[in-house]
Amino acid sequence: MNEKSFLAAYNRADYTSPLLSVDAVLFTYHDGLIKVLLVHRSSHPDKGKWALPGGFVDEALDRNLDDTIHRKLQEKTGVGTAYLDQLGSFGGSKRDKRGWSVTVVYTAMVAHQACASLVDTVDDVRWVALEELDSLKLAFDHAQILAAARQRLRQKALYSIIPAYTLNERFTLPELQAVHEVILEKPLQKKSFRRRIELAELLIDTGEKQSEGGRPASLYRLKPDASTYTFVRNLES
Amino acid sequence: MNEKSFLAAYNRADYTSPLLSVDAVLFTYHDGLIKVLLVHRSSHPDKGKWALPGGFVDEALDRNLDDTIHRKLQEKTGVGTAYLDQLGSFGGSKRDKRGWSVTVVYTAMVAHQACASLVDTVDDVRWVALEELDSLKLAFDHAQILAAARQRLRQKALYSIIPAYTLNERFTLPELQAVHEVILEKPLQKKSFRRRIELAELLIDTGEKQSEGGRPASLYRLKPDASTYTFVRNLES
DNA sequence: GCAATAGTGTCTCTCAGACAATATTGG
DNA sequence: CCAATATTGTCTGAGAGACACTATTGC
Repeated sequence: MNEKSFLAAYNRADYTSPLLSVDAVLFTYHDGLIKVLLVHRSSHPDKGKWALPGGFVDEALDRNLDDTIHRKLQEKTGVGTAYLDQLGSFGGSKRDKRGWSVTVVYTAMVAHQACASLVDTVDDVRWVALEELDSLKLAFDHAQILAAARQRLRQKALYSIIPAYTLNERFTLPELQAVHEVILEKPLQKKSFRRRIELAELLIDTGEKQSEGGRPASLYRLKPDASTYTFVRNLES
Repeated sequence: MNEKSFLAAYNRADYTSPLLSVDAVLFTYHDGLIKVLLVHRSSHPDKGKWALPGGFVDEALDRNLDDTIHRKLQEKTGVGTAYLDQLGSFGGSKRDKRGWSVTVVYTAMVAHQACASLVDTVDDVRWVALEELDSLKLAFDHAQILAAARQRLRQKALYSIIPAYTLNERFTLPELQAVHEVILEKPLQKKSFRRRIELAELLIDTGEKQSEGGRPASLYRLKPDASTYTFVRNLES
């Protein structure tokens, strides 16, 4: 039998495959806290609990998994995400009551301001501070997924500038340092922090300043390839 | 409607879900080269091409994705893998001719010796040196997946001792250094390499020696938690 | 002894940690 | 000037790179 006739005879419905979904842990920084976007489930299963934004592949619309998660996040936030990267896949027979299921999970980051307008107007989507997560009922295995995402975020804060994507496009160095400090849950040395970023040449000085009650801070913008840079030496963890 | 009646009414066959497979890039070190295990496809689609070892979830046997890949690798090599970790998932409408599909890919490592007996006796499974990959016809998007796995392996060589899992349980420091050098495609300083590993206390000295034509080298064994250790400072890339 | 391989001594260099000092704004 | 915040100077220490040196084996 050649491949053509094999494919003609092949019918996907003859094989059961685990249920596949795509979810994201979308991080932002607001009011001195790292927050994640959660969606209130209005349908079964796990109705009434909070879940990560996500959904199913639309075979007509999506060419690949990145398309799926982009589409889903756009629906919930109204904007494209500044940063997106795959965290991993979680699969098993017990995680979803509908049966054996797999979810491909992304971590994403966006400026709080960018999607404030949409998120604030709907009541089934909201930003939840990491500290507040323990007090919420989470759907499926999303508590476990969030724990893995936090771990990944922490690593990124140690060896990259990626947490900057939780800020507005233009941001100050003290703001960026504050983000890293919140993620790492420890204070950092101003001098060390600035020095490593300056040396890596990851930022563009916009020339503008932003005043915060004292000396105004310079506003920077990320260089396009800043997300791919890794420091050879990590911050102490 | 409550959840119970929702689940009773729910029928997975009513929804089409992408085809889901689980594959692995299994690395080993042999004859001064890093090699990966490939399987010759005997059935459609992509019959006759070489593919990563893997397969489909068995909903009866597998509790989770790790179970699936463990089972598949055990079938092909006859042994459990020394190291296993998820690389990522690759999904899209074009990668498999049967339709929209997703594969969850793991990277794994095993000692060449451990599975030599089985692999050498079958002719549809073989070790392929990384350098030789370009000359083989690879199934699906497996060339792209292998590129991502090589990239990941390279990173691990820079910040961890994980490449040690491609060696026998007991190995010498010059052997380990050779593995890292092959992966990074550059020579390393003996002194630096030994110093960082000694400082990290990742190895147990077995007290035994292994002779290689000159002064015999000490044989070491990995400490149980060696896979979770990351150096704060990377090797230069 | 010699060749071959394993392992050490020690200097330099880079970059993070610490923390004090200086700069620039608004009142 | 003072309070508040941003930014810099500079010393210390950890650990990688370089490379010459010593050690232990078989012949």
